[in-house]
Amino acid sequence: MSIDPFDPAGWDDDGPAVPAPSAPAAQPFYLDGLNPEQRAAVEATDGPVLVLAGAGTGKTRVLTTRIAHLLHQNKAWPGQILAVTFTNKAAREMQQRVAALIGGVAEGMSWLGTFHSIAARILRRHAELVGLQPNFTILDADDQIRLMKQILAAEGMDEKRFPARSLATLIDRWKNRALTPDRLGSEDAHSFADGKGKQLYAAYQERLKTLNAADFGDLLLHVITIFQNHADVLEDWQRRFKYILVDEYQDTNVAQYLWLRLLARKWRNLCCVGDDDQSIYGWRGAEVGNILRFEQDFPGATVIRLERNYRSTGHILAAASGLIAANEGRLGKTLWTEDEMGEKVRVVGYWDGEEEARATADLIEGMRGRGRRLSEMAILVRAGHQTRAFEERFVATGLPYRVIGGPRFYERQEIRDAMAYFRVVMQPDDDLAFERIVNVPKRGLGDTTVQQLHVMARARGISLHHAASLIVETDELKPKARATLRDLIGNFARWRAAARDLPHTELAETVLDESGYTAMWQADKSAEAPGRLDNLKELVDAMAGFESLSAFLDHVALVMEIERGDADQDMVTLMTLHGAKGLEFPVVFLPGWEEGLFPSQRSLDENGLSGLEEERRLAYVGLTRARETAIVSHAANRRIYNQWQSAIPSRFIDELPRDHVQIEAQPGLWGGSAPEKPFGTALREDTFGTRGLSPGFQRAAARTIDLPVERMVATDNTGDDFVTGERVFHQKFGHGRITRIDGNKLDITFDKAGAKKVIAAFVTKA
DNA sequence: CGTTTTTGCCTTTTT
DNA sequence: GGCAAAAACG
Repeated sequence: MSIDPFDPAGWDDDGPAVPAPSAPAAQPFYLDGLNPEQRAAVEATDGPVLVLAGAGTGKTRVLTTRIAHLLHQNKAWPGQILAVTFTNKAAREMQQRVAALIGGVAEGMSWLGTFHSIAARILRRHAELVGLQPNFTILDADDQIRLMKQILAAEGMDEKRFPARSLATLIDRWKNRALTPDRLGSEDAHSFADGKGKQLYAAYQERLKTLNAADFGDLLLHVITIFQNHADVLEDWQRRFKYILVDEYQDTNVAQYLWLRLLARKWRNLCCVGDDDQSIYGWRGAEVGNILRFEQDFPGATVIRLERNYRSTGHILAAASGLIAANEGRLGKTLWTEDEMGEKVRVVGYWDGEEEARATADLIEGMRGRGRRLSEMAILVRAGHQTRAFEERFVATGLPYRVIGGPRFYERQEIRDAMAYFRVVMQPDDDLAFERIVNVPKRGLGDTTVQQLHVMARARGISLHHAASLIVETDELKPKARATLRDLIGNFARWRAAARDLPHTELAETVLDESGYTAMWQADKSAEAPGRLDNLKELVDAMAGFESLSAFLDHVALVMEIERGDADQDMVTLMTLHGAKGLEFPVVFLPGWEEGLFPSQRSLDENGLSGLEEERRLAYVGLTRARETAIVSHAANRRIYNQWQSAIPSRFIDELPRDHVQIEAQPGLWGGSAPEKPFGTALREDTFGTRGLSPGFQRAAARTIDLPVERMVATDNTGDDFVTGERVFHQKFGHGRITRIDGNKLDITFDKAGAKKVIAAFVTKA
């Protein structure tokens, strides 16, 4: 069976606002094989719909089938469907699956993408309404920080006391909540740097405007501002998007929520799919409240629960369900499967991280020997750096592996440099880019010269590039610097002119050549240089797939990764739990389930109970990635910053329902410790034996003396609080003085043994 | 002005 | 133990 051909004219963005009358078919093929709930979710086309889709219940299938259904029923043209996802990965997958379902018609789905990429497209069309030009630059996190530093410096603030990072985080948070500087509440306005928060935010926005740039948060926020202030523009977009679909609704923040609500107000055909139990982006401003409140926000909404799991076997599903049940404030779902019970979740304890890596590699090899493919196995970690121990082991044993989400292509120095050149060509006022490359390669335009440019730019309120073009006509610079700068400005002018008729890939090559950038790496004798040249070539190759240089710049800013063709090789996958959302593997390893690591101490400290619950959802996401085998592990000792720290098993291990878990103690290691809690007693003081103290650690110990005492509270085994500076006694190390308290870990300078890191429970007050 | 050495901070997760 | 920024050096 095939779909009726659609009129290509309707695929265009500017297709008819009202689709042709519908001609329903009897039983379209794409509905085959859907369960009743899935089918209901597909067929409930009109009005607000919330699909609560548990892990592995066919969420993406529902979304893609729904799109096929809307098109097949002639409810809308492809260009009238807005489908937003949270990640590029999800967008790509949906695009592919829609195409697989309905063929070429899917190419007309031009409004399928991430929140940010779609917002950027809308913003380009109305940039002038918020004081930007249509060719504005999208700044990434790195640019953002650098800009923030300049602002803090300009305000004469101490970078040590008020780090640019913190301000950036704060402003991001405001933007996630759709707060422009003028909308900040008085509490927020004073929350940074002695009440200067609001002022700094305003200064930052002002600066962005002169740079003709927008950061990630602005993409959404500016669109909201435009929608709120220009009814006609809003009306236009509302009319266009007859049907709106949202993936991972639980991850939306306030700004995204407002954005959706504005767009959906006319037709009210908003279908949100999500799972409150998989909300793991709270730290980035996601509001679980959005999904919990859906029915109030959109009265008359249809709510459909998908609870039949098609992914995992019984024990795994039960273990995950049991774990997540410990969270409060859930919408509640009861996942079930017709699959067999299968294997229990295995919980293994190891002596240290190294053994964990070694044993995991052995398990992987064993399974491979029994016919499993490596690509069927994944190791999911809490934090990116945890992959390292495994990588080292895999390299040593020659086990093929791939790390997803490691250092990214666009973050490499040479790529950022090249991009900076392109940015200045497209957008001369992009000071951040200009500053990055004025002296790369070295051309004798150092700090002194750049400072002069800054002075002039600030005095006249113009960009560095503009200032440079003026200053070369004066005598303010030394003749040499002036000539070099004039050359550079001249080059940019020429490249800009060439951009009009030269294909953009050729332009890119010209720029990299004539600027001397390629030559710089060719002359470089270091080991990385050839790789960098390869990367530059790859960058230019990647550009070929885009219509124009500006389209490419947008892509890089928004997608930030380059398609790699190594997907077909048989390798073990290593990635973070966050990165694994939406994926599944027959075999999943979940290492590092230890208190402090997972749940992450920082998350607990900063967000208390809600932080813990988010960590628990992360654990739930991890478990539910597994189809047949899930192996949780924890190590009693781990080396962090080159010192040994001991840890107790994660509370999440205790929360796994006993009936669905198989605890495997390491034979011989512990002389037969109790299998229910293999390492509850593993807190042994000799794990802190840091004989040769590294310089770094000595420095660390030395500089902690004058730390503030407040909120640095740890508790010993009797429940007493410690304070820095207090005298304590340790069984092995003797008497000493506390220099620093971090959670339950103490830095102590012992009278005899020197500086050590010790867990509070091992010392008593002297 | 550019290179080498020392220091600080670090490890949550990402559009 | 590693990386980026600051500081010290040539």
